[in-house]
Amino acid sequence: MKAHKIVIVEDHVLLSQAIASLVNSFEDFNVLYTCKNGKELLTKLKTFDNIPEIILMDVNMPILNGIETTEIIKKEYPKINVIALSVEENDITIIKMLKAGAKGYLLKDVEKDILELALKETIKNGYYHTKDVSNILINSLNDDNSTKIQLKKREIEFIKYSCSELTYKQIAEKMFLSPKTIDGYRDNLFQKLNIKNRIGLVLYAIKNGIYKL
Amino acid sequence: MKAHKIVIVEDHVLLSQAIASLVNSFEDFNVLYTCKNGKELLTKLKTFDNIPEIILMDVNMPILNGIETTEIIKKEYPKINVIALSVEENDITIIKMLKAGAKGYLLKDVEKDILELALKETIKNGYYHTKDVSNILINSLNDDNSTKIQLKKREIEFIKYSCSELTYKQIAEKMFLSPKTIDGYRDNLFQKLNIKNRIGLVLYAIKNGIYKL
DNA sequence: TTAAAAAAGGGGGAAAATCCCCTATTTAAA
DNA sequence: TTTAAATAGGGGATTTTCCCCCTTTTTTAA
Repeated sequence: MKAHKIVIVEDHVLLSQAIASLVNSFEDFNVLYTCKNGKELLTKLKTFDNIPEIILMDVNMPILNGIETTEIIKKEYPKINVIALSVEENDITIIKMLKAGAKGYLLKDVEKDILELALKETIKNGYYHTKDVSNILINSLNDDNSTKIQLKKREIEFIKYSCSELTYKQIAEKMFLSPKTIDGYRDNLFQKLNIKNRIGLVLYAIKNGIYKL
Repeated sequence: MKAHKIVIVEDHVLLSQAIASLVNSFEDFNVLYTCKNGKELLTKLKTFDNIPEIILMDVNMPILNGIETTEIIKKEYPKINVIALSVEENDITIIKMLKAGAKGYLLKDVEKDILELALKETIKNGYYHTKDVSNILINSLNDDNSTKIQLKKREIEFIKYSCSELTYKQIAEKMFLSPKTIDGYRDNLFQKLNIKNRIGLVLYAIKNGIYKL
């Protein structure tokens, strides 16, 4: 029986090689190669004829992150199944990843047996979800929180600037707006995100990946 | 030839098992067991007679972190060599870990060959350092930045509260201090840490692990 | 195509944060 | 034991933040 072909995308090389070693130890699975980020993955997919059946993809990566990469993969290689592999327990990130087309989402604190199961199930059924992730999905469909809070481009730009030592006056200058307009953005966001002050905004931005440390 | 005995401490189970798989694939090395945090490690060391030669230790872990755990290990099991394994590139963290007694510090984005080399060198010489870490060490000895910024207990407490939506007045209440004292703490920290406002303080706290998201 | 909603811009005033100056205990170190 | 930090508190001025209210322009949808 021919082993199923896996590719791993993960920015920390040691982890990526360690996961490769683990996957190679499973029966019927074989790691073709590993990549440091989405860009490297796309290059390698174009270069090599050997197309993987499953891509194990980290979510937080430099250059081209898991969500963006998965979207591209789904368009250009719709037959490849992407399984997300992340430490990120943030609901919004998980939902974004699944919307992008991931067929599974594994937290990095699962047992290796779960990884093996996820690989097998994905080959067999085309998808696999742990209970945790299923629950998040169900909750997110009920509360429409995940879809409700839609931030505008200009708001996101403002939030990013807010995660710095700039005063609002300075942010206004950077964005070519009057300080009073900036006041409006802020007040609006405070209400929308249910926060009390700029600290809350910074924490929100970091937790939701708008601002990266 | 008997294989050298390794123990892995890492909060993300899948990564810990993946690294175990990798280490087991090296000649002359064998993973005894893996632990989810420092507390579990200490329990297992007491329970099992089989004492490892090297502990591969993650730095950021819940319950008992890598730095605290390493300090305890150095006291109770001085013969065990600890190698830190982390994504954390923060100078202060690295120095803290080495001060705690780690014999090496590997970033998680090194090649697996480097891990193997680090294990071999540590068995042979009792230590191993990559160039990156050596450079950080040298710089830290020249600039006395790393040692200079010593935060006091009460300051750290204040910083943690600052990473919330509480006003300074509310923080003062929580800490049973006058708002004016809080003013002093803040002004002092701003100067000491070379930051301009509370946002800077929050970012500093997060980057230096004082406040965990 | 027209009404409604969203986005962009702004004003006034109160509250909070920031800055710069200062003093008195208490504790730790030389 | 004396000196130096660390801890706690303060006055007063300035800036920034925050809150509530408003208008104009641009999109979106009926």
